[in-house]
Parts: sequence; structure tokens; C-alpha cells
Amino acid sequence: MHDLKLIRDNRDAFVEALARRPAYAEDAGKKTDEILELDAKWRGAKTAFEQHRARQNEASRAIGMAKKNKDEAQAKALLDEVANLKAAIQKDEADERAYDEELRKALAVLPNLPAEDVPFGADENDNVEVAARRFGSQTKFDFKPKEHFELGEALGLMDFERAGRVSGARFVYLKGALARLERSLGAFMMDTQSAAGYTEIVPPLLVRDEAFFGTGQLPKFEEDLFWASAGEGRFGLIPTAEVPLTNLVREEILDEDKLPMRVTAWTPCFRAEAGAAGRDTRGMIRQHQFSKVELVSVTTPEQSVAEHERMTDCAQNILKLLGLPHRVVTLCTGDMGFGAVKTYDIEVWLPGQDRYREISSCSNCGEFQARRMGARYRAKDDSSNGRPGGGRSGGGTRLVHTLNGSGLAVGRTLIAVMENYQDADGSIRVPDALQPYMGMKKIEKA
RNA sequence: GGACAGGUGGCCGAGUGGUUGAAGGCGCACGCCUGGAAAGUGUGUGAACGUCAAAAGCGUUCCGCGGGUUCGAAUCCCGCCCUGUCCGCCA
Repeated sequence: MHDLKLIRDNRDAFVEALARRPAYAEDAGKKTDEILELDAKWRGAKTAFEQHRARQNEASRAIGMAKKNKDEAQAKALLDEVANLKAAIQKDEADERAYDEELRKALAVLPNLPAEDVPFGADENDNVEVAARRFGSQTKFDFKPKEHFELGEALGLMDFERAGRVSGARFVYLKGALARLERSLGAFMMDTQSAAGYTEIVPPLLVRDEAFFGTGQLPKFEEDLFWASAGEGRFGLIPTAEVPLTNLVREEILDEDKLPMRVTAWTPCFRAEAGAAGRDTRGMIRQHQFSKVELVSVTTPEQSVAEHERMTDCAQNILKLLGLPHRVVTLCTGDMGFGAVKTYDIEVWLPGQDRYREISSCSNCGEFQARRMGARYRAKDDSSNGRPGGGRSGGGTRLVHTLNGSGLAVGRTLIAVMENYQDADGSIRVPDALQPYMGMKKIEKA
């Protein structure tokens, strides 16, 4: 969510930045002016309300005094005055609330502004590779490499058919060594990330609407989620541990020396994949349920850009340790998520598909989620008056910055290991780093 | 799920209708004291929003959340959420 003051004070700059998102290329100005208009109405109503309320409070105090002094005539006069004020106050308050709600609604669906160094573009084709982050080269084979599901089914360790009978499309049973590979990868990633300074967390997998609002899934992307129960007190299944991990700091005022806060969790993720009909229908690339190790950092505004690079290093490190070739791209303005200021995607090489596929996404969300959650910190040195560009919500408290990234998506890492380490006979070599976890060097047909 | 008890500032904790944003304590900041520190001592110390070019000031709101009663509610009433204890159930 955006800082209203910033929009008021820098209307043109705001419009310009918003328009860099292709979805708003046409009507960024219109949307912004609608908000400003609502804002003006809201403030008008608020002022009227406050003035009437101030008089009411004053009169009420005077009534108390008059009664104490046994001045019944005075009390009566004041009582009449307040009675007359009441209708006006009620109307003012109703107006103020109505405008406020409308304003919040309009504000809640606006995406974050891309950072200045994010390339402009329409879709994934306009993403720009970060050359310095490339690792390894496309794995060479002296046979035609297979896709993961061909390998898995031939090994008898990956069963889409029975999963279909039990749960429908986009589910899978892993068995034996592949089930163990999933577990080994998760454990390996958790060990590696906690060694990198992330505190291990086991978070709730079912969360409330407010948490989804905080990280930006609601109100706009309700249809992407699974809901565990209907009605007011519903629970949603997390589509990523970003939701419970980031919301760890919601409605808190943290001490600056607690920052940066780094946490990690290995959890199942549930996604309805609405709108993805027909995409990646075969295999494990796109499932309704998959597991992922998530990294979340909460930092000061000054630290977040460096933290973003650090987090991307941590995610890449898993692939390096596993010897998996990959590249990193900066998402263009058209491919970036709702809450992001800037996003790096890590794409791993999949020989079976003969292309790079996303395996991690690391985003800096700036203060966007923090404002939605009410996550702030108290600065040690509060000489930071009037920071331009927001970040300050008043007094001695400032909004934190939040970042999240996959470190990594376990299911897709499993695919990458299978495809890159396959042999001509359909067996799969276990990468050195995983052998202690797997207790074997090769996955073969049972 | 049932019964009972609770949810107050960064933390602990008083407060059952009137100038209470809220006693007291802890913590924190600054000063005094000290060669320096500790102890002691003094002062200060919530947030959000509006108004203002800005600050000061002023105003509004906030004692879990939402409604209600009242001229006036942290205090009374109703609903919900959460926490604790006991019972039931359960991995």
C-alpha cells in the first residue's frame, strides 16, 4: 500500500512511476486522480466531523462542571446544545467513514512502484539477465536427455495416475528414493540457510484474511488461493511461507537492533493455479501443492537493497552447492509481482525441457507490505527527520522494509537434479552435497 | 465444544461513568553526582490521523475488535476474536 502523503505531494512522479507497470500505462493518471479526489473529500468530511466533535467534548466537560456547581440552568442549556449537534456529528462521521473506506479500497488494489533500475517491459520476454550472476553452462549429454516425469515414471517412483484418482490433476505421489530426495533437499536447504543466518521457523499453514492482506494476496488475488472454510472466520492455505513469515512482524514496533531479522521455513504451498489452465500440465512443474524453503528478511530502509543482493546470493548458493547450472534475471516492470519494488528470478537449466525455468524469485517489497501490516521499528538515532520519499510514518517510528525469496522451490529443485544428473540408463546420480542426506549415490529402478 | 477468568502504553501493572492518554514500577533518553562507572538523584519519555509551507501549537481517534446505552465510557450492556485454567475430545 502506498503512502497517501507521498501521492498528494508528488502526484506527477507517482503517476509516472505507476505507469511503468504496463497494466497502468494508460490510466495511471486517472487512477491517481480518483484517489486524490477521494482523499480531498475524506479530509473535508474529517475536518467537519472533528470540529463538531471538539465542540461536543467541550460542552460535555462543561456539563460536568455545571452539575458539580449545581448550576442546573447552565447544564440544561448545554444539554440542549449538544442534542442539536448530534445529528450533524452522526452525518459527519458517516461521511468520513464512507470516504475513508472507498479511499482504502482504491488504494489497496494499487501495485507497488518499480524501482528506478527495474527495466521497463511488457512480459517475461523483457526480463534482463544479470550476467555476473550466471553459473555453469548447459549440461551436455551424449544421449537425448529425458524430462523428469519420464524418468520418474520409468523408475516407478513418481505416480501421477494414482494421484489423479485421489486428488485430480496437478498432484503427484513420490515414492521411495524420490520421496527421500524431496526430504533430503528440504533438509539440505534448511541446514544451509540457517547456517547463512536465517532462523528456522515452523509457521502456521492456515492464515486469516488480514495476513493475506498484509502481504498483498488480498483483496486482489483471492481466486489464486485455497480456502479451508467459508464465511467470515475463514482460513486460507498459504501459497507461500512468505505470508506467515512476513506477518511475523505485523502490528509490531521493533527495536532497530533486532534488524535485520532473517527467518526461513520449509513448508507445503498451495496454489489454485487459476488462469494457468493448459500450462505445464505434465509433470511436477506446476502443482496445486508443492514444498518450498522460503527466506524472509525484515530490514531498515537503508539496508534493504543490500539485503536483496545477499538473499539472492543465499538462494543461488543452494544451486551452486548442488552443481546446477542457472542464470538470474531482473524481472521487467510487466513481469513483477504486485508487492515488489524489484525482483530477481533464478532460472535453473532443465535439459529435458531444453530451457531455463524459474526456481526462485527474490523480491524487495520496500515498505509496501509493512504499511499494510503495520510493521514498524524504532530508530536508534532519530535524527532522520523528513526523509524524502516516505518511509516515515511519524514520531520516532518508521516502517520496516520486507523481502522474501525462495531458497528454493523444493519440487522444482528435485526436477532439476533429476534432469541434470540423469544417465543414459534412466538412473540418477545423487549430487555430492546430498549424499549424506540420501544415504546413496544413485537412484535406480527398484 | 462447555464452564470460569482475563485482554490497559516498549514491558509489568493500577484504575468500575466526568479535564485519565491513563497512577506506580521497569526500560529508555538527557542532566546532576563520580577520576570513571555502578548506586543514588532530577527531568523527560505512546501511536495514528487532520490542520500548517514546515515546526510549534491546536484538534480528533486509540485502554483486544465491532456495536449499543449516556451530555460524557478504559469503566455499564451486547456480539466477535484472542489468551489462561478446568472439563470433554484428540495427533
